[in-house]
Amino acid sequence: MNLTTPRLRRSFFARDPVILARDLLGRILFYRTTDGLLAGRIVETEAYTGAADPASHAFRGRTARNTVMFGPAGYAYVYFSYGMHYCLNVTAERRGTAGAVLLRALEPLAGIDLMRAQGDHGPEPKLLSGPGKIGRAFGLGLRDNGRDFTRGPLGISAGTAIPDGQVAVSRRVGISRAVDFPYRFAVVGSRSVSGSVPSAR
DNA sequence: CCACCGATTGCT
DNA sequence: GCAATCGGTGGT
Repeated sequence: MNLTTPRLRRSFFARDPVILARDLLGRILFYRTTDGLLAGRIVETEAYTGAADPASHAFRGRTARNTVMFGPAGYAYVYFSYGMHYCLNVTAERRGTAGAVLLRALEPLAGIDLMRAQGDHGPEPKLLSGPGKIGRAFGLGLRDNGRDFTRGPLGISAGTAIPDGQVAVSRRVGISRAVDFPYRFAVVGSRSVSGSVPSAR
């Protein structure tokens, strides 16, 4: 497993969320908990911008919930979804400009038994195939909102970038506005993505 | 204060 | 196809 690759720095995250979402594929999300190490390879992401994106939580400006989306890049934006799921985003852009990338699916790399202990008993490749499943397997909650990915127990390491030929771009999942924005990115051929993915670009 | 609704998931 | 489940958001 590629946990030995360098941790990504602030400058990596401080870009347009659409560019960042594409470049986060192949990177490694890790979380050093008191029970052990959890890690997964990022295989599916979605970009959410600000005032130009009606599907974004930041579309109508800053609120108590979305404040970290307006802060500096490289922080965790965790939101509570449908009364039962916690979904994890990585903030983008710089302070004052809203933007984030939703982590939609990972390939399990480490701590698989700990992930299963959180309640999912499906096949291993699908343990982290959805934003709510990542939140559950990693034990995330609102207390994790605002964590710094560049420092501390929750982080992202470089892993291995994915070449353009293996990246599929498509419409975002589960939204009711701006449904045509091509802001979803996935690694072609991964068995851990959520739903279906079109062929490469 | 109240009513509506959603960046989801899993079961029927 | 749809219920579960509840805080965020916006309007009254």
